[in-house]
Amino acid sequence: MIRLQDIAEMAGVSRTTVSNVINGNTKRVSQETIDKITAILKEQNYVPHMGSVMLSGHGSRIIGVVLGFHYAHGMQSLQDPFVGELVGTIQMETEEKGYYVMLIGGENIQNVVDIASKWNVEGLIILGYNEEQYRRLSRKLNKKMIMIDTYPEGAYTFPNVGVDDYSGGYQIGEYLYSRGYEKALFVAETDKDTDYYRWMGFKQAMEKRGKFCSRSRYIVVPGEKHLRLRKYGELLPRFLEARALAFSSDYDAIEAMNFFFDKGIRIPDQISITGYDDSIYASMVRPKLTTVHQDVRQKAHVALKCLMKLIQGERLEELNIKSPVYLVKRDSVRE
Amino acid sequence: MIRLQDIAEMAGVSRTTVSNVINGNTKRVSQETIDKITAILKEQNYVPHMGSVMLSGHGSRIIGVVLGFHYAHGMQSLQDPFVGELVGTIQMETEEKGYYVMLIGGENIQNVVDIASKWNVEGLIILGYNEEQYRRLSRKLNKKMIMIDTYPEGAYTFPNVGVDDYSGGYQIGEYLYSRGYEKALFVAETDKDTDYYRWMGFKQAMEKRGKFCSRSRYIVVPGEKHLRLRKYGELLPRFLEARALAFSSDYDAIEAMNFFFDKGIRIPDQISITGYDDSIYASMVRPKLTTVHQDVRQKAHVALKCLMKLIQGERLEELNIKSPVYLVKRDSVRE
DNA sequence: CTGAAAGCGCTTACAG
DNA sequence: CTGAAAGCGCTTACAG
Repeated sequence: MIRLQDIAEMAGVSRTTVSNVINGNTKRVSQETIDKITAILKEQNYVPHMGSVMLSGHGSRIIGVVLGFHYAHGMQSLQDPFVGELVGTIQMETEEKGYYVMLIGGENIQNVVDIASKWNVEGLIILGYNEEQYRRLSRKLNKKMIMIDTYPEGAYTFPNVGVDDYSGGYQIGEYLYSRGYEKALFVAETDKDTDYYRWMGFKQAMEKRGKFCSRSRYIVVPGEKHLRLRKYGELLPRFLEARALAFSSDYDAIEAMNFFFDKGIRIPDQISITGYDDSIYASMVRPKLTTVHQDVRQKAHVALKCLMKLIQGERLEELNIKSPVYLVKRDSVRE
Repeated sequence: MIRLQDIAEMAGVSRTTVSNVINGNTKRVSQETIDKITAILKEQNYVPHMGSVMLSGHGSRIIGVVLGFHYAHGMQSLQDPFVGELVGTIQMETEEKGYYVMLIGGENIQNVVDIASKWNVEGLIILGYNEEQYRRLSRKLNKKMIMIDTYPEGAYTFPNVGVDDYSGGYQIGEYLYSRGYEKALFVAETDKDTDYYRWMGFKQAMEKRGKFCSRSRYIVVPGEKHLRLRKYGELLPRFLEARALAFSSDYDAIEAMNFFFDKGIRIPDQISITGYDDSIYASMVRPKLTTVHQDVRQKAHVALKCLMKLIQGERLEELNIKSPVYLVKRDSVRE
C-alpha cells in the first residue's frame, strides 16, 4: 500500500505538507503545492491508513450500530425488514458523510463496551434496548449515543428517536370510531412502552365524544405464538362481539387475520382488523391491511443527524424526537 | 482509556511482557507473571486500542460485508429479510471469532476498494454482485473475498456460496409433475443466473419420464411491477390452461396469488402456485405458499468459514459451495 | 509557505 | 524469563 511518505517523495515535499493538504489545512500552503499534491493523490489513488489516523489524534469516524436482541416473533433482529431498512439507510448516509459503520451485537453489554472502546467508536446508534439496558451501558461507556424506539419509565433522560406511538394509536382509534366501531378492542403483547402509548392514543380517541374507554378493552396476549393462538381461541366470542380489533403490530394483525381465515371468519365483514407499522407485507396480504405507516428512512436520517450533532459537540434541543406517522386505509376495515 | 503502559506499571513489568501475555506468547513468561498480569488485565478491563494493533503488524480483524445494490422489487438490499438474516448471522458469528464486521456500500466499486484499504480489512463477504462487478473489484483490490449467490457465465473462477438452484427447481418440477401438472409453467423475471438454473432443474424433472419440456414454458416477465401485472393479465388464459405456475421467487409468487385473488380466481383450485426461498411471509399468506426452503444461517456460517480459511492462508477444496435446499409443501398446490 | 521531530499505543526481533 | 528500542503511518505543535 502506498503511504503518505511515498506521496511526499513524489511531490518533493515533506509529509507535513502532504498531510496538511489532505486535511484541508490549506491556508498555509501555496496553491501551486496544493495542486501538485492533489494531482498526485488522485493519480495514485492514495487512501490513508485508518490505524495511523486513529492513533494520531483524529477520531475513528466509526459509527457503531448496536443490534439489541429483539427476538420478537422468534426472529433475529435484522430479519425484521424494519430493522434492515433502518440499518441499510444508516449505512448509506453514514458513508456519504465519510464515516463508517460497524455492526455490534448488543446482547452482551460488556461486548458493546469492549468493541466501542477498542475501535474508539465516535458514536453509537442503538436498536432494541430498553431503558435499563441503556443505563447499564452508559454507566460503563462514555460515548455519544442515540437510542431508537426506547421508552423510559418516566421522563426522557437520553436522546431517543421514536415513533409517534400516541398519535398513531389515536388515528386508529378515531378512524374505527368514525366507522361505528365504538367497542373496538386493542390487542398487544405487552402493556408497556410502545404498546402502552399506542393504547393511550387509541383510548383517548375513543373517549373524544365523552364516552369512556375502559382498561378492559386493552387485551394483552402471550408473546409465544402457540399460546397466543390459543388465547385467540378463548377470546373469539368477545372478538366477534367487539367487531373490530386494533393490533399493536402488523405481524400480530396478519397472524390474527390468518387465524380468523382458518376459522372461516370473514374479514372485514365479520370483524375489522388494523395493524401498526405498515411493514412491506401489510399490503401483500388479503385483505390488505389498514395500518399506521412510519417513514423508516426518515427515522434513520434523523437518528444519524442527531448523533452527528452530538459528535460535533452540539446539544440536542429535544431528547425525544418523534418520527411522524399516518394512517393507511386499506381493506381490512369495513367502510 | 487505559493503556498497555499503565498495565505494565501496575504489574511492575515491561510493556513487552504484558503484550506477550495478551497475545499468548506465553511460553517465555513465568507462570507467576502470567497470573499477575492476567488478573490486572481482567480487573482493569483492559482493551487494546485497535489503531495501534493495526499499525504494528497485526491484522485489523475486520470483515467487510459488502451490500451490493439489489434494488429488486424496489427495496433496499437489507430490507429483504433474507439479506437481513444473512448479515445478522454473519455479524454474530464474526464476533464470536473475535472479528468485527464493517458494513460497506457496494454500489460504487471504488468505494469498496477505498474502505477496504483504509481499514486494512482482512476479508470481504459480498452480497448481490454479479460476475462482472466481482471482476472489476478484484482487479483493483487484492483481498480475500467470498461471494454470495453470484453466478458466473462459465466455470467458477471465484469462491461462491450459493443456493442449490438446480436441485430446488428439480424438486418443484418433480412435485408438480407427480400431482399431474405436466404442463406447468415456470415464471421468472430474468432468463439467467439463479432463475436459469432453477428452470433447468424444473425442466429436467419434467422430462424425467421421457417427455419434452419446451423452452416456451419458461415465461420471463418484466422487472417492473406495473408491467409485470399487465403481463399477467395478457397471459391469463395461458396460465389457466397450464393450471400450475412455478415462480422463481416467493415475492413474485405472492404477488401473483394476490393478482389471481383480485380477479376472483381461486388458488389452488383453479391454479396451483409455487415460490422459491421460503421467506418468512410464505407461510403468512393464505393459502400458505408451497416453496423451496434454504437454510440462511447455514449459508452465512459456511460463507464465514470459507473466508476464515482463506484468511488463514488455506485453499478451498471447491469454489462453488452449494447450500442445500428442500421443498416445503403447503397449501398453494392442489394435492 | 515548508519541514524536522515528537508522539499516538501497540508488537516484535533482539540482547541479555 | 524479561526488557530496551525500533518501527508501524499518520498528525500537529513548533521553528524557521
